[in-house]
Amino acid sequence: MRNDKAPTMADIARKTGVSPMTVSRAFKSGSLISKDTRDAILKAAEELGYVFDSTASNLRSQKTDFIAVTIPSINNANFADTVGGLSETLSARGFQILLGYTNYDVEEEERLIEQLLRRKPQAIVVTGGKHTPRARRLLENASVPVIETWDVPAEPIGHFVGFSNADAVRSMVDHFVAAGYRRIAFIGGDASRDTRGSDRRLGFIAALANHGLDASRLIDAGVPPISMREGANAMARLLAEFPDTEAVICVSDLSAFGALTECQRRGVPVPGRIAIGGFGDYEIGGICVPALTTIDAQARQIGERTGRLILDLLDDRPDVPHVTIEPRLIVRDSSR
Amino acid sequence: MRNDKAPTMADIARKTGVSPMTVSRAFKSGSLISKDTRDAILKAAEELGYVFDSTASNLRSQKTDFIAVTIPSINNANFADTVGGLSETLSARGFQILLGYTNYDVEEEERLIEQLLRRKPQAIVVTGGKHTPRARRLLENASVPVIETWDVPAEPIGHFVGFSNADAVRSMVDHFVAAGYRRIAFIGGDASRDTRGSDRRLGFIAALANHGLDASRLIDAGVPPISMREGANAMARLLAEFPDTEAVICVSDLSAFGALTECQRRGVPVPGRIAIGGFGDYEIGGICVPALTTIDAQARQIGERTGRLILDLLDDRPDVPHVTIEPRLIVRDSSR
DNA sequence: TTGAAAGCGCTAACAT
DNA sequence: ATGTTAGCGCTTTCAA
Repeated sequence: MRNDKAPTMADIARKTGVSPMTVSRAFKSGSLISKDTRDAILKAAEELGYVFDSTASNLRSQKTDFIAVTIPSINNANFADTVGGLSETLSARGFQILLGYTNYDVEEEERLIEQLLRRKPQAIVVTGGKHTPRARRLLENASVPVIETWDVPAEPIGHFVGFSNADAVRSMVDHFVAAGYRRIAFIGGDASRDTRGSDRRLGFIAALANHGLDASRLIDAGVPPISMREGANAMARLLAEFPDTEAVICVSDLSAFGALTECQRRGVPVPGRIAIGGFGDYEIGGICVPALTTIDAQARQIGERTGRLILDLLDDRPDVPHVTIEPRLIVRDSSR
Repeated sequence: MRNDKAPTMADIARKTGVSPMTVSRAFKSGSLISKDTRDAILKAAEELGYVFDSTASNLRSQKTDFIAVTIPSINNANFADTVGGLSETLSARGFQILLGYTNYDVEEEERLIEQLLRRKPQAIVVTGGKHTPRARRLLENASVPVIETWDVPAEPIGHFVGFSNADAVRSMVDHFVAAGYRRIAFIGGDASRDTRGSDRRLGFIAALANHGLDASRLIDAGVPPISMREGANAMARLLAEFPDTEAVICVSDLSAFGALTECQRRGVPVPGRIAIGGFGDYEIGGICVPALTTIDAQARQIGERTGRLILDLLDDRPDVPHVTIEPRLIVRDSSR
């Protein structure tokens, strides 16, 4: 039934009585070709079941339409939103996103970056501003734009679209302090892995110090990503170890929700007995009871701005190399 | 500083004093080459900042290491789990997943399939068993394995790894009926879009009919995917339109959780006044209070089995063409 | 508007 | 264990 070898442009050319070059032109929009010829070619292509071969096109033209992207985890609504914004902006222009997951590990990120660069993407987007020395070198040597996101890197490799995680948490600490809370704790992950998470923890410590408050109420919830369950377990430990705690800030809304459920199971009133803050403005924080005070990091906007930056760069339009996003504090019932 | 044109194998060959073919061999594992030669080549490559060009390799060898995958949405933990299982199984063998989002739309799926096939993937995995006629034709003509997932297609194109959404919901209806509930409602999305969601709705109707019960308590929660918020709104309408309802099955745990929060805001006891069931065994269903009765569709296992199926096919190992997954009913406090 | 020639960077196939 | 030759399917470049 079906031929073993797929038809090529040469086959279409033969069938239509034109040269392969004309067939090639028929598939490119905006190329000089008569309407009749193009129609005949497209018809022949459909009849033959022709599928354009990007592989060959990419090699000959020495460019692909790939944009490489690394994110810590596929299963995270924040990063999914960023990729969604990026994808929407870029796929309108025919770019295809090549996605890789680092699993919150810079070693894995290094492997991934190397693998992705072999595909000759037109740009590479990474999450975070901390990398292994070799990963950094690979990115520096890449002859395509590099965009770091979700962070304000100490030494940007190229461009970045992000925000200071520490500053964002500071704004939440300020809110809690202004609301009268003094004994404030932090629930976060193992410091060595998720750099954005550790930045939040450091921001928490600095902000408390700034207010002259004790910053030793730190609960380590495990290896990132911190799940709802781990948030719940951490809350149990917090209540045991620091029973007089008045408020707790969690590294994400997911762990914050887990912590909230632990209070519900124990009959601990939130915010009456303890107030809770999250991070990331996940959907759950807006709908759970009580709704969670959180930081909207504008995940989708990060993706959109990154996408637009890439288009500007590829179109040789003047660009702003560094885009700083302003996270917004959202105060909800869990802290008032 | 950096040369404008990237170094190729020919450059390494020149620098090392071997032929380009030997350089090629140095990068392939398990090829006949002396350790000294390989070491020298890899060293030269590192010095030159060489990056392997998959583009050229793919064209010459007429094979890529892409596996194309379409999922309805990037922002869904169930599909993320499937992709995670797939990714883990396949990336161990050096495959790279090419991911596309259909946004729950078969027209978009058609465009996506065409775009993905141009990349010459070694296999294509699609979510669902319903496609446009043209998408079906594209898949049938693709000279690579096609695997439909998350469904048991009426007419499979090639292979499938999935389960019957209707049967899964039936098992939940049976549980509710056995537990004594009679006036049971369904909250789901617009029937025309999410085919798995409509299958669940149809399964609900058939199962109630089977028990001789009224199956007219159907709340349309909007266009898929149904958010937590839409679940909450749907619960509000359910309580208004069918105030004597004793139990409700929601198209997913997310909408079920939204529905639960609406009850919490109104002081409606769950399950005392109304029982709730979800679908998908999302993390939230296991930790919220009360925890949600749900169906575990084994999302991750779907991905893993699909990955192993692909490896079997590509290695010419004998395979089982159709894999049926058994969803498991999980009974929790929301229905007892 | 169309065609002819050449070649992108790698590797299959064959040779030594 | 290494080398030589040719060519994958397109598109750049130049010509008509």
